[in-house]
Amino acid sequence: MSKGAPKLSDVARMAGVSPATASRALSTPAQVRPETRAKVDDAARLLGYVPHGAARALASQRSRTIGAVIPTLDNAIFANSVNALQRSLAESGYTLLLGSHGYDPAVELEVTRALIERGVDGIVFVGTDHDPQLYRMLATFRIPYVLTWSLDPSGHHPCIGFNNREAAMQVTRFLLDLGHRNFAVISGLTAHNDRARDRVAGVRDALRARGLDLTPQAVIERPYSFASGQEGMRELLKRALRPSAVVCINDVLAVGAIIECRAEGLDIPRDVSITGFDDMEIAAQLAPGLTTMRLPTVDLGRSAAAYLLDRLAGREVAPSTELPVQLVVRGSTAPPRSRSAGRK
Amino acid sequence: MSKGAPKLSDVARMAGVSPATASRALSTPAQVRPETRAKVDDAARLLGYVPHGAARALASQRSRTIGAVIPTLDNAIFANSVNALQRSLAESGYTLLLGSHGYDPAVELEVTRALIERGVDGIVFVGTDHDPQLYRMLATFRIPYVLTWSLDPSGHHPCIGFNNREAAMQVTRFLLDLGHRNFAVISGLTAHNDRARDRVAGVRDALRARGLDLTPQAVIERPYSFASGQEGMRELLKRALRPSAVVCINDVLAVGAIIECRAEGLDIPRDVSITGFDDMEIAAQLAPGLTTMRLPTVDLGRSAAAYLLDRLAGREVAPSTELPVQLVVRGSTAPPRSRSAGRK
DNA sequence: TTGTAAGCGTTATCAA
DNA sequence: TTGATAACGCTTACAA
Repeated sequence: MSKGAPKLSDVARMAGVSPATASRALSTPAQVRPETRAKVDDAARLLGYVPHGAARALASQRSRTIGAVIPTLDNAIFANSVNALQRSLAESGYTLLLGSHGYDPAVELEVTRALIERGVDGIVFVGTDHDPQLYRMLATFRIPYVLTWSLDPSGHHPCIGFNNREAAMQVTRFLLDLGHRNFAVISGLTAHNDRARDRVAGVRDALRARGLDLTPQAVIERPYSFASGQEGMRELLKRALRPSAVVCINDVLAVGAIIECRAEGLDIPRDVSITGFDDMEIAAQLAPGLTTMRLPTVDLGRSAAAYLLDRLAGREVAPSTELPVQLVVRGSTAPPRSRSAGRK
Repeated sequence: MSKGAPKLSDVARMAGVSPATASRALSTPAQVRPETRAKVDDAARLLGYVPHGAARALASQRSRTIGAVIPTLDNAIFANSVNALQRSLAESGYTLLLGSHGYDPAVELEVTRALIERGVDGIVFVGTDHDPQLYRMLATFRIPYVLTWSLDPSGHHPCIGFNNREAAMQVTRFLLDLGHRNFAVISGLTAHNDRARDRVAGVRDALRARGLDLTPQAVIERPYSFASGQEGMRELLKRALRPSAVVCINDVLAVGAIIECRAEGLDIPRDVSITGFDDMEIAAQLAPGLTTMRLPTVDLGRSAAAYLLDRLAGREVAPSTELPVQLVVRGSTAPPRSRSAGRK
């Protein structure tokens, strides 16, 4: 019963070998004779040896730790991909260090600094909107990183994500093809959020391509929440010209909008069509079903892990990967028959 | 432009002091003359110095890092409290190391080992169901920890949580008082999940206290998901004697159950009453509104952080804290008037 | 294949 | 108040 945690030298002594050999037996088993390896393994097990990560990191200059800097875990959709990321990393013996910033660039910088200080071997970020200082820090410390959810238009940064603009255009074209002409958008806050901006821009561009305008008043911006979706919809329903199609930038907002319509006794889609984004689980369950863009969030987490692990292992990596999105059509989203039906 | 990250000795040289002084100036400013402190601070800022966490941890035997071991981030409700935990820790200069185990005790042990290896100063766990080996490991390495979400019946472990059994009893008594007599439960998987077990037990106990039985067939167990709630409800609706009250152990299951009822054209609560647990955001928005137990999940995260930080700072701490829950009544959950209306 | 020994970048002890 | 100097526990040349 010696006090304190057993260290490598304890294991070595018990196995009758030098600390160096014990280290090799545990870290690079191939470099050690099977018999000695067995002795060391036994001793380690008997003592309940757990390597001291800080010492190991100091000596080897690697921490087997990856950082993730995300806006918030409150959004189920981020939680989902962070979950996938964490599980992928764990499979390769890596641990996830988590930081969130609540959409505040200053906090993001601070959080990133904290992760670097903890010696993360690599960092996963969300989106492309970041303080230039952040990129400078990453360069100074030579930290591999990858941006996720979006594609970097500048091409300067490795990224794994979706073409949010194109995806939004796709939804919009789908609605246009159904005959909708009167659009509104319910968006998350676009400040420091390129995903939301790109999606709104996608709707606008798709409309413009058909000679339609998306006026600023037709875009409602609110923090992500069911309540926001409801408020946004309420706002839209007050207007003289009620939109026939409401493109929500996110399923949470869409569900909120649907709830508000129901509360107002409106029929979906006869009175108004609503689409979402992300394909959260609830989108599939809702009656009449929510038409939405499916984003492979689990793939996203896994790919981000794979990218960093490959880089750390010195393997070849693609500098940028676009993940496919898919329009999931559920329920009918046809517009009213008569063109004037949109009027109150 | 020297290559690589600047180190303490670089800062010291630039400031014209010894590394020891530079260290003190940065870590314990009070022990250093204001002028020297200023010199060191300036040098550090100029060089963009970021302390090397591993070296610091090795020398000081503290990592300023807290681990969290959770079942999954897929459940919005865990994501929520982890978010709060992370933010509270960040405020005190601590970083969160995250591990999830998908309700597998073996994985949980492994994940915990990984966190200890990373040198976490403390660990937050969920629930009381853990491998005895896990507690042994914590003792060996003298790691402060706290169990959350539940209260430890043995009183051996520090915990911050809810009385899940009593909370479930409260919901059940509420339904009993409304006149319900025919109950069913839709639960999450109870293996390795004391929260789910306690809640089911609470329903059973409350019924028994009024001379009613909750038969094993009246309890449906499924993984947490909207789809599970639907399936569970479908299953219950097939039965000869349809329950008038369905107690769901979680809002996600409850929403699924509601969706299924709607799809079947059933009226809530005329045909069947449904209650949830957790008070997720969507519960408030749904029409006719979900009656549920509100759990202070943000408080939970914050309290867990406070507990560990207090312990690490050598401050006094309460060994166990029960957080209050609150029944939130929404919509009418009255039973059918006639006792026979429950029949198909 | 194994052992020796020199770090890795801090903090902490002890003198000055 | 400051400066040497010895840890902290491990990895990794280099030698044997």
